[in-house]
Amino acid sequence: MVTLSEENYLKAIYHLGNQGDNTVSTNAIAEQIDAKASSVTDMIKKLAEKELANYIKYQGVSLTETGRLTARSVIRKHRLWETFLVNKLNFSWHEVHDIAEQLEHIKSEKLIDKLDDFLENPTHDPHGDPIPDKHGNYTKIKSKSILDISTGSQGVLISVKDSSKAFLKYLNKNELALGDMIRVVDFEPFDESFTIETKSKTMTISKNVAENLYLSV
Amino acid sequence: MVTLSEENYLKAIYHLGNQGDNTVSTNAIAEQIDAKASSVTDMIKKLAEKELANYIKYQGVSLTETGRLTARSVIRKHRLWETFLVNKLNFSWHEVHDIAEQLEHIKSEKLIDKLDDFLENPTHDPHGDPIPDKHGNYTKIKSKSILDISTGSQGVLISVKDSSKAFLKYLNKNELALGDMIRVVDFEPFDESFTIETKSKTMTISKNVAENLYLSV
DNA sequence: ATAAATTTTTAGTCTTCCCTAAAAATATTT
DNA sequence: AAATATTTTTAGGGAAGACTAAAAATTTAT
Ligand SMILES: [Mn+2]
Ligand SMILES: [Mn+2]
Ligand SMILES: [Mn+2]
Ligand SMILES: [Mn+2]
Repeated sequence: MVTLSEENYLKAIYHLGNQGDNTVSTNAIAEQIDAKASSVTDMIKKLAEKELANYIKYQGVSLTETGRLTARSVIRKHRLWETFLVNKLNFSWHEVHDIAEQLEHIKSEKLIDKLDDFLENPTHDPHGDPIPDKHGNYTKIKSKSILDISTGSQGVLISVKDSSKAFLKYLNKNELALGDMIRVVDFEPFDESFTIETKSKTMTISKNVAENLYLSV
Repeated sequence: MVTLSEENYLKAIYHLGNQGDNTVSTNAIAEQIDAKASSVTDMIKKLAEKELANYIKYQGVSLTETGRLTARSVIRKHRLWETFLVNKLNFSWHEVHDIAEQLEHIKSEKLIDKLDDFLENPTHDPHGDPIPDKHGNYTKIKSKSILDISTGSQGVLISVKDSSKAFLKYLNKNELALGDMIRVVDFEPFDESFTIETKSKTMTISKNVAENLYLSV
């Protein structure tokens, strides 16, 4: 039995270390979870005790195979609920994260499998992030940040790296959405800005925006 | 801010006292919540402190207007989620209560309003219980237990008083469902059993079953 | 009207998850 | 290689919500 709080820690370690593979620092988790480092140390010990995490004092923490699978199952739930909220209840993509943070902790295997079917087994959530299947497997679409794409080439907007409300609302305001075909037409070295072209318009975006937009390659 | 545990106590008091109007005993709540009486006393004090309950030592507890509305909002969520699970995810009516017990605590006014619309503003849940609207108002369909209906008369099965898994599975096995037209054709005084007739069959039911089936009048 | 039984409350703990402050270990400068 | 700065852990608590055991109040039986 994994508690709500434990699930949140597992998710944090998973996201901070590359799928929980890399070692993650106490402070990094504290920042992510919005707790103090001492609280994190307590919880890490508990996770290690339960064999969900590998932990050596002062040396950071990573996930065991069980921990990794548990984290993925929480992420699966989070992303399926986000998809439900957007596709079925007509929420906008910037509104769903906080609600999914609550829904991801509902315990019922059958519920989540039925939800998956109801949504027709989506492979990606409203922010373009992959949804693990019930065994924890998923495939990430190959994509590159606009920062790493050569001027003149184009691709479909596949996902956003930053899923914060502020960034998503910026994209809404500028009518940029997942699925849009985007061509990178110019790069301005002075302020590292890019000019991009979509079906409907041409616009300039800052480096900060460019690095958060991922196009199919 | 009302905690998950507080919500459960408010619901218990609401259900045990007539909409929280009547005074409810500590032991009754303890049984409903599956906790010890001493734990109940602690919580009742907290609810009174927050002006959600009226409480006089040794004299039982009832709900304030705020407490009543809060309870109704939790019940609204519970019944909407049950409706979602049955109507959209194809759960059977005996499987949904435990999951709804979790979902009823998700906090988002917007979520529940959108869910309500998505379900096309249902007035009753899968067990025939009325769903309060966002202001806490609802209308109960006039109905009577088979126990109180005269032999020879008939009505539509509107709701079940006992929503336990065991009873609902009994009804599934015997192919009795909400919406069925039922005629009471005989009463046997010896064992207080009833013979009822539906579109598809005639069967005998015990007093225990009869008192839990409510027909429209 | 007492005595006995039952219900309810109080007193004292426990667990979970969080905190602050201080100590210990590790990393970075000089 | 020290000295300094930073990170991490330990020690000691707090709030919420549950528990047991004992005391107090109320109800029921005699
Ligand atoms: Mn999210
Ligand atoms: Mn997402
Ligand atoms: Mn229910
Ligand atoms: Mn119900």
